[in-house]
Amino acid sequence: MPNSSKKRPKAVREPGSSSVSLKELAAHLGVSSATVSLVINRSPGAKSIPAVTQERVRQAARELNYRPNLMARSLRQKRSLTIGVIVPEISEGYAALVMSGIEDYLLEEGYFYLVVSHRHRADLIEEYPLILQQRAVEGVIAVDTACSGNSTLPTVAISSHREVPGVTNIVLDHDLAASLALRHLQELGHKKIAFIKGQDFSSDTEFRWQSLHSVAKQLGVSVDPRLQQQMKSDSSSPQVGYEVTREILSRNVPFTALFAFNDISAIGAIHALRESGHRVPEDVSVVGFDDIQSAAYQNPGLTTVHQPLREMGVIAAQTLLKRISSPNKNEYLKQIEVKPKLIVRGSTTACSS
Amino acid sequence: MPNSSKKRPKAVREPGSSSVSLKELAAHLGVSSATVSLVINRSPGAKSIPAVTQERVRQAARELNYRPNLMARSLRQKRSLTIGVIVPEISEGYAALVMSGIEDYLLEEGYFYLVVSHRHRADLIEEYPLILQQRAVEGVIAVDTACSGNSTLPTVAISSHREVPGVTNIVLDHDLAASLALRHLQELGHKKIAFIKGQDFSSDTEFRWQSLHSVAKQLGVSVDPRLQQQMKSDSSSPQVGYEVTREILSRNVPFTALFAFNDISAIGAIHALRESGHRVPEDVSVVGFDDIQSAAYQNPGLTTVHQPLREMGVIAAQTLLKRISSPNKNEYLKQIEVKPKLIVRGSTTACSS
DNA sequence: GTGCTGAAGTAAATCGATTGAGTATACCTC
DNA sequence: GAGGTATACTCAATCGATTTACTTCAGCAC
Repeated sequence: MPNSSKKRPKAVREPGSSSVSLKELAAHLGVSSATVSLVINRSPGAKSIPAVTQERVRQAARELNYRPNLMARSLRQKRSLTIGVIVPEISEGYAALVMSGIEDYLLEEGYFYLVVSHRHRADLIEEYPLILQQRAVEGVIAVDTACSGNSTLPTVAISSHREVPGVTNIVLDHDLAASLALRHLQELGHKKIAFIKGQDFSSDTEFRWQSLHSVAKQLGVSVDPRLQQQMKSDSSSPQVGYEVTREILSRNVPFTALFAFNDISAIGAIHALRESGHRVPEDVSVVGFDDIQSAAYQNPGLTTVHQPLREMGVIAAQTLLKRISSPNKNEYLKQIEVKPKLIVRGSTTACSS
Repeated sequence: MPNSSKKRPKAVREPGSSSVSLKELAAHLGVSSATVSLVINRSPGAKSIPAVTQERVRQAARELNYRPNLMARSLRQKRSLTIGVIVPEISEGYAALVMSGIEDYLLEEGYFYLVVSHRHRADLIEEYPLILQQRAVEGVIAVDTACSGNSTLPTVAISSHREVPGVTNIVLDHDLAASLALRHLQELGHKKIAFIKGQDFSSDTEFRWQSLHSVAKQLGVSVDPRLQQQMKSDSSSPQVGYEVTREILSRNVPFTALFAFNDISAIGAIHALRESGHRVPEDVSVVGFDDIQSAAYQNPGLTTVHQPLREMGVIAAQTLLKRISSPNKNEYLKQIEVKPKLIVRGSTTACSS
């Protein structure tokens, strides 16, 4: 035994204290650092090391609380076990749900992630993929963000529809979404329906709008241009929905239902409707989109098209890790489609007029 | 000139393509890598390198789109420009707001952060600080999480009150918070007030509860034990508030106001109250706590004690970075107090009985 | 022509792992 | 006893930077 009892106090460290390096551990054991590395990682090369030595190494690693320095390991192996997540902003129900799905899957697989939010600033949308790449992330998930794909990293985009080489899009079946909402309103007898269109910066806006119109035509739902209004402000508070609804109301074209771009704007719309003397749902039924947490907490509860946001996060993480670990990086799905559900709550009811 | 035109095509890369290393850049320029490093980092050692050479180096770095590998740099310098953020879960209004504050400040300073959520699992609360340390984070921000401090990293805790060596606590002035809410209800004439207490896992629960009782005594507000109920479920949906409110109602002790532990439970409480025939605010006034985004979207808007959550995130990030860059790591503030505000919305009104 | 100073760099160690190639010894086989 | 093979490791290069301690040369003074 090479170490006397004199040395013990130095060797035994309280857990969490500054860490031992592989080299120190090897010195302590009187073997080479290569041996320790092989054993710790259970590499194929460790086959030839007898069980008794292996146990000695592992025992010492436990006692000295050895934790490999992941920076050093990553540098060598070119694997950081880290991915980057790009979101418009964090404080929103939408991104938070997706992130929680991403996290769920990643942490299970031993991956961590760096988050950056660009707040719709074009320069940041450009820069962040490169900065993340420099931080050695192995892939990127872009949430509701139109990435130009100027990084060579494997990328999964949630709710983007642009076909960018190297990017897998995870999208909602918007035709189904439009159909669920419009059929619901149709069944309730609504004929005059107002629509709030999303901001241009949202990567879903155009697609959702197209689907809405084509499905409306199919179903024979009439769409009055005077009952449509697009949100412009880049804020993401219900205030924006409030404003466009007032704009629509000011045109004095009667309507009995309103289909908003998302739940946040639907909540603002309800405020505006009430303020101008319309009851919800008795006078005007309101349908939202997304099914963020607070949709259920509204009074009345918000009828909405549910996007499986958490699930989309999980799928994104799964897809990305599969691609990262695949030997053929250039082989990937261009698109994965998920299905919406209609969640009927109290904000819609039969048309009375 | 050491490189013939033949080599050019290899040297010039399109932006975003896999990166050049310092060594390649040095070879391309015909200087040593030390020189390039000194120039790129504007180190003091670069003094002796003439301006013309420096410009040549920087020019080439730009042309070849050189980006230093941060893994390698971190390994050497023992600075990762990364911190860890530990939250209970992401999908909540609370954590999302704090994170957005943290991010704001960090990204300005060139720092990134890794997020982990423990979902109140004790083993994860123990492990995560160590795992983050292994990932070379320079410090940790713990949000609403009682850290045992078993890592040696500089730590800032938001809303924790435990005095742990090495940890700076960022806390709300709970006496002021209680006073704002109780005075408001008192001024409106409420005498019979119900209280919802937070779950044990929330690090604020006991402190807030103590403050509430001591301030109630000061103000002469009576507190009926039958009008108190603690939340138990570890879910963080309004459902939990709904259940405890039904529990309180079932005791048939009349009350005209309710002060909830947080906005989420207040929202659930309002459901329960309405369901059992009480109007809000006409029959029962409700006060929440936190002022999460959806508090303002309620109908009626929720009167609540506003916690400056974003600001607390910013302060946490600031405090942590200051401590990281300070030469004396053992010198730190034990506590920083922030002030709540009362936000009066529609859920409270004068007592009618 | 010796010594000194400043300019303009460079060589090599280092951070903490991983890993392919190699070595030394023992044992077995023909 | 030559050759082969399995065991039990070790050596040293490598990842891509940073950084300390040199070196080399020119110019100048004395």
